[in-house]
Amino acid sequence: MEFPLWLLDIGHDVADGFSEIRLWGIDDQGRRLMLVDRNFRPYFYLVPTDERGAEQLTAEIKGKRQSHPGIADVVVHETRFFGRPLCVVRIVCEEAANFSECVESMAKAEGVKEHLEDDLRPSYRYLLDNGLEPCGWHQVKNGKEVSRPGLRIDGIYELETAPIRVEKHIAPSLRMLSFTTVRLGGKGTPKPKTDPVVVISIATNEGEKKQFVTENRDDRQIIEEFGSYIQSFDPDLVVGYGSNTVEWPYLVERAKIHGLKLAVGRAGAEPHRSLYGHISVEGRANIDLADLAEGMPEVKVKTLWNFLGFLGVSVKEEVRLIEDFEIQKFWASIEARGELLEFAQEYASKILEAAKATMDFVMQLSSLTGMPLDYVIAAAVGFRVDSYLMRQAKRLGELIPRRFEQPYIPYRGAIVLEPKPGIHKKIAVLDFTSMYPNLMILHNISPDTLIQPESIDVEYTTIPEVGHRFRKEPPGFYKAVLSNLISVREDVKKKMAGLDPNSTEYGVLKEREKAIKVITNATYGYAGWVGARWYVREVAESTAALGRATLLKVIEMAKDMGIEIVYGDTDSIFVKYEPEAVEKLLLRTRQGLSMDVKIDKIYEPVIFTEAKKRYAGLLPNGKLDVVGLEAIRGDWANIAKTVQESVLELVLKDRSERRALEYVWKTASDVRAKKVPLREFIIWKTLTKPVGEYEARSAHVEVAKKLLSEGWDLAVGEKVSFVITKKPGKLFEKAQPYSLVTLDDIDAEYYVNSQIVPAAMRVLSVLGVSDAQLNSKEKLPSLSDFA
DNA sequence: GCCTGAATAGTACCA
DNA sequence: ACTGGTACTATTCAGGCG
Repeated sequence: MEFPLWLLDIGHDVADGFSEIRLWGIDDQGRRLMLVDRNFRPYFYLVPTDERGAEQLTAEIKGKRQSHPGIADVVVHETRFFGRPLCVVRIVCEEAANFSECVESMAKAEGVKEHLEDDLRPSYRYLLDNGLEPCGWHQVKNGKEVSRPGLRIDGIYELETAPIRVEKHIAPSLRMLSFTTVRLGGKGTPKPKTDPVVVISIATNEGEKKQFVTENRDDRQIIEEFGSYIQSFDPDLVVGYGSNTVEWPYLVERAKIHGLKLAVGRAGAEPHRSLYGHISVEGRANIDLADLAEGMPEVKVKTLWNFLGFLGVSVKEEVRLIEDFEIQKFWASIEARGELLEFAQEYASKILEAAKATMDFVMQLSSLTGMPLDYVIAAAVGFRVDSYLMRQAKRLGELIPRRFEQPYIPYRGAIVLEPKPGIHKKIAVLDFTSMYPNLMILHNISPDTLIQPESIDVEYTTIPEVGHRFRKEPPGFYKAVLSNLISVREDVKKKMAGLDPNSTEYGVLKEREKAIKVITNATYGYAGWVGARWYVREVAESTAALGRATLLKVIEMAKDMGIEIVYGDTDSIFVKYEPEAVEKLLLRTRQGLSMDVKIDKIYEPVIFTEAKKRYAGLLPNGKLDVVGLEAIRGDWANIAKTVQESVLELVLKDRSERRALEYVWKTASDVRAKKVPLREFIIWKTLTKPVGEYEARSAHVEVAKKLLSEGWDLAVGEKVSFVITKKPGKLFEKAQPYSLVTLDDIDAEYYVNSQIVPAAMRVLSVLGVSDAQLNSKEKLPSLSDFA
């Protein structure tokens, strides 16, 4: 039988003694299918020593075949490695089960210099070799229908040949289920050993909302019901917020305690931990949106509510946010419990909405990088690029290097100009589009074009300052990959231009374009990451050096043309906006440097302090754009951030330092008079290592210790919230979890003197306001006359 | 032992 | 768990003083 298939999940397993690849997907009729391919044989490569050669090594291995029983085939393979032709030996194994043993024994064999591509998982190997694309469409040929009892699936097919990819990016309609749990602890974070799950809330994209609640702390039944519900609804996507770290491990352990099997996979498997710390649910995509929020720097504290705020998803006003430390209190009384249940239900519904708002992008990222949907969301940027490059290496006939420990040697990065402090009007920000990727393309900067000092054979480019040399021809790996990314992105943009912006296809293409951009822009950083498969320090170092040279040249040109420069950072310069002169500069730069520059934005006024990387300006639409300053930092109290933002608005829009000052005074007096709610004083800081490893004592660490001792779980990477109280002593002694204090405990003087005033003065001091002026209202009559 | 300025630790930002 | 460049606060350290 022949039919199209959209690929959702891929797995590898051994059934009836046969190693099999399982593809899970959906056809054009909406049938959920499992395809089984038993023809897969894992393999890897041996690089022979120079003396030995591939032919001889092959012959030797074949001769000693009896001593390597797991080997199905040994063949000489002509390929390339880091751009150079290389003749290697491909060792094909009988079974995936004894693959690693096979690798180990062969790697030690005589005449073997290196072993390659043995570090790919079978399912990934299969995707790669057959050009399959997760979240992409394929044509299945010669599928033979078979039956296996007990599977939640509309059909099972055995494959003779792998499906063939077809270009199409619109996903079928997927069944989505979101869920959350309420766990009832004794003291601190609930522990699965002793504390039950009391509520499991579910929402589906077919409009169903459901809640499993236990009245008596016995969660056996609700866990069973949850499992059955999943099986009967049979979702393609199971979405949670924190589900990889909290809900799934918790539910699995609770189930185990009751002797239950949480068989939620499509072939009856339990959720299990997989790559990148994520949890796999067989045949479905298990998505933890907290992983996605992790990669969004705009979302400072990674709560679902903040994530929703960033996505523009609204929350029911009447539903009160209930935090972990309040759960017991809410559970205890009958009325409050109703509120808790309502909250849990809303939480599940909002997870679903967040998923709807973000899944198109994640699917595009998945199809672009070749990582299965559930992996790509959990994987760090470096691994996404890695995966993308591995696919490209396959396309270009290159072997995939292994990842190995190597020394880290830092190198010089970008240039940042001294800003001219003060307020400037009409400033244009000119920046190079995709500067690093384009420099890499322009100068053919790549791991395989780098010339070793001893061998100079061809035409090359010498990089200024650092002296590294790169072959001009042929195009290197990075050049090939990056030009491809850029041209595909252009194609996508062109296609979008001819479409209705409200159409599904337009939306999909927009997300695809975003995904391409993310990967393109991450490539330079990837090149300088020691964990990268294609890590070569000289590549990153040279790119940065070219970036510096490029920026310096534009600065030179601008100066020659008499254009005033007020600031610049890495790939941008901020210049006085005189349209004709600036247009001319753009033109000259494009011609002179073969790099595209454009006006990124215009600040009607912009204010700089003496510090680099910190400024704020007004855009033509009147929007305040704050960069680097406290107002946008996650580790300042809200009250200080709001004050700074207002000061900026008053100074830039109203041009009134007087009103700005008055605003600061008013706020300070409100703070002292306890007229400001407690939450405005909360400060958040990330715990970057285990509490025991800190050398200095600091507020967030002391608070973390306290919470830990009270039984609360705090993982490295989490943000700790605290407020500064009137307790005497050092700051770290004054800090308390905000859940334990009231407004009366707040140290108003700290917030005024160390939060509000510094944040306000950061801006006001540029305009000549002194601390003394800010502190004493009387001495300020003349300031109001701002001409 | 107290005070002060310099050095260090720690965090979050920009591009 | 993509890079280097940067600002900034609070703690800690080192040295002067008495």
